[in-house]
Amino acid sequence: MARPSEGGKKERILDSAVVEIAQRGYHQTTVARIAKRAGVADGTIYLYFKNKEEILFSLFDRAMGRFIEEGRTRLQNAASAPEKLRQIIELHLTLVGEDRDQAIIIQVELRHSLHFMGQLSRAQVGEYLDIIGQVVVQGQEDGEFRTDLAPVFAAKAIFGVLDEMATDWVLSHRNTRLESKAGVVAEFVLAGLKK
Amino acid sequence: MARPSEGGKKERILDSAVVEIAQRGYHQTTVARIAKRAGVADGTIYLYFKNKEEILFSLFDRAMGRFIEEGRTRLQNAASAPEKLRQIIELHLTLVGEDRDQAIIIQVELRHSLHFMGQLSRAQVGEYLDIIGQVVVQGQEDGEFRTDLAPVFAAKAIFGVLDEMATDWVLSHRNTRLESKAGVVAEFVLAGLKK
DNA sequence: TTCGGAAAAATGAATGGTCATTCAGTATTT
DNA sequence: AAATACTGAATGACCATTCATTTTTCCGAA
Repeated sequence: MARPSEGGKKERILDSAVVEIAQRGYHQTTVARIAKRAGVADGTIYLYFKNKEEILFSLFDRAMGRFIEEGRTRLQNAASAPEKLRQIIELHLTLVGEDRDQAIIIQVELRHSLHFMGQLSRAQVGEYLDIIGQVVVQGQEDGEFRTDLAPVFAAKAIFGVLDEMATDWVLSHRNTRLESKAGVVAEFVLAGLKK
Repeated sequence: MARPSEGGKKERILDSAVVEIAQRGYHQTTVARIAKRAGVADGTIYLYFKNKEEILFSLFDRAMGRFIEEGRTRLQNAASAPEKLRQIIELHLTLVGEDRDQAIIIQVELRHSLHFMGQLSRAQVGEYLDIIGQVVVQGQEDGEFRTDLAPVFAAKAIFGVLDEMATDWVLSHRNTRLESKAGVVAEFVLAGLKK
């Protein structure tokens, strides 16, 4: 029968890490603090993670997984490229805006070092950009989007806008909802893409 | 009479910091290494900087200073809002693309922690965004840009695109010139803004 | 022009605090 | 009673920062 902590311990550690790291930053966060919040011993962390940095990697995986999975799902409920783009934009801002601590991790703490970012960007960020890029391709094939912009470029540009909105939201202490920006972002981006 | 190192020692320390931090990241870079590269003793660093973090702040100031100063200059040589925007875009990408080590600092290492970024963004980044925003305002007043986008939003969106191009360039190890993207960026952004 | 010594600048070895990580031992599950 | 999971005190490496000492600069007096 489901022991209460079974399998959930790793998740609990990750959840604790989000809170602690969001509050004090990765480098000020000690493994001991994460352990304490998770209600486990310091050493237990190392049964689940090779080292402290791997906790960050796991947080990234978990977050990107959601983006990609939900992104793919949403695209199936939209036909036209502009509509798909709207969906992606809304999803992106909704997911980031859902949880401020998590957003701090994604927008700030995961971008620590060149070494670290290099690894991240190759992996799932590339996949995410691909998804956006393919929507652009569709839009071009359907004759809705201009064809003088390379899809790869367009994808990065769109991501750049979304990322900036997200970072700005995290840094500003206002109490707005991030996804309220989805409308304007879509209008700006679509105007830039349309024929 | 001009002592040879007068005033130049602080600059030398900053230059060394750029190289070292770009190579190994801020947290892996020891004060001792920076000192060694600059050809001074460890303790000398503390005659010029309160602590290690202040070196990062100084690097940021130095970089942003260039952006803002040159930005203002360029705007005087351009009349129309679209032309001004082109100038800013080209300048931004040129300045970042000029020096890879410096770019690593700007795009990655300066974004270490929430605490750190919070301080940065209020200060000069805000000033930079203002400059862009004012060009948007002009474009709207001149009847060249649509008026349904808030200038503050537009400025962030434009910055987001530029920032993403810059980060992408830093992370990719390709040997392209960053400013070669200026044309497409301008076309995309202007299409998004124009009536 | 030179000298002396005070002020300023620079040095770098020593200090102290901080954690990530380990692992011998304990508890729990099968 | 073996295997598995967990514990947390101890270890050891690391490095920012300090400060007693040394070196260099400055400048007035001779």
